[in-house]
Amino acid sequence: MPTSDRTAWYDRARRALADAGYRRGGARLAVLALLDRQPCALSAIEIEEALRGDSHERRAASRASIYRVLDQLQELGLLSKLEVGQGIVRFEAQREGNGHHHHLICDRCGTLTPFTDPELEQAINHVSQRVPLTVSEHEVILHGACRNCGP
Amino acid sequence: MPTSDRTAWYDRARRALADAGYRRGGARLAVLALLDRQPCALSAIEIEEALRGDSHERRAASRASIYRVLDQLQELGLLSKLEVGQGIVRFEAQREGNGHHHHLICDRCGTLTPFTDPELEQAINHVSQRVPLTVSEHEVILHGACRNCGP
DNA sequence: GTACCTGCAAATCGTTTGCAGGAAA
DNA sequence: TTTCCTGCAAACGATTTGCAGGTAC
Repeated sequence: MPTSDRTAWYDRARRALADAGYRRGGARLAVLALLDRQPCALSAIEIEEALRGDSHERRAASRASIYRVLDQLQELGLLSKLEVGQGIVRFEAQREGNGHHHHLICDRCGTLTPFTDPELEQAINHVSQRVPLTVSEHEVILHGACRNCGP
Repeated sequence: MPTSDRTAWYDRARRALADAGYRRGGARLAVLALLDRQPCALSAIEIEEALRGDSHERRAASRASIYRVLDQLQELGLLSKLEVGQGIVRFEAQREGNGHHHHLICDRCGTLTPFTDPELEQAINHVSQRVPLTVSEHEVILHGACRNCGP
């Protein structure tokens, strides 16, 4: 992967991993770089397939390593976990500022689409302050039928 | 279960099932009545345990039947599916009007707590109209640490 | 009597874990 | 050289499915 493709998230993640005492194993960096290039959430298995088939990466990673790396990244607050559809868990880079978004899901074909909305964010910030929980993250999912699947 | 415990949801569900051509098997009615009495979402396994131990119900139901019934109810739009934590899927009665709520989840102990917020609902209604999806349902989850699990 | 409903047990599939060899520090 | 990282394969747990018998209609 060319240096120019790396984002602030990638750099932040590498630093956070180093600070946490992790070494730079091949599987870990491959997962990191792949997630850095994704516009929306991927499941562990989608990551495995992408690493196996994607020319961007030098190497694939075993399923077990992928799950381990995802765990570590989530522990460090670098990933958002998204559960939607068929009990499959998806992950995406949790970027500061303008990467933040929510999700539309088509209940017929399962397509996942990101969207953003300032009014919604504001409402969530308000309610987060009056709730009996120290809110660290939030998630909004709109279910429905997409354009292709009809009304 | 005494008649007085039944809600509008229970009656609506029975009617919808009948209209859809389903017969009234024991497992189906047991699941229906149990869900009708719940304040928040349950997983299939929690339903199985509740049916086995709960004196309200005359009979238990096999795991397979529970999954089948949950599928049917969801198909008819009578249940909301909620996925949060450990890949376990939870279901709750989708009530009209004042049963609608969202969820707080403590990422440490896994506790699920319902909450409501008018401003949030309004923001969701707005964004639902400008999005490339015919929205049928929505879901908001706030993650964080609850009072018991510290700041 | 027919078609649906149910329970059981086996199969599936995503995820986790134990272990042994290889790599980073 | 020590400790961490990785891959493999087995284990695990939630969900699904095939089948045979029972039940609603």
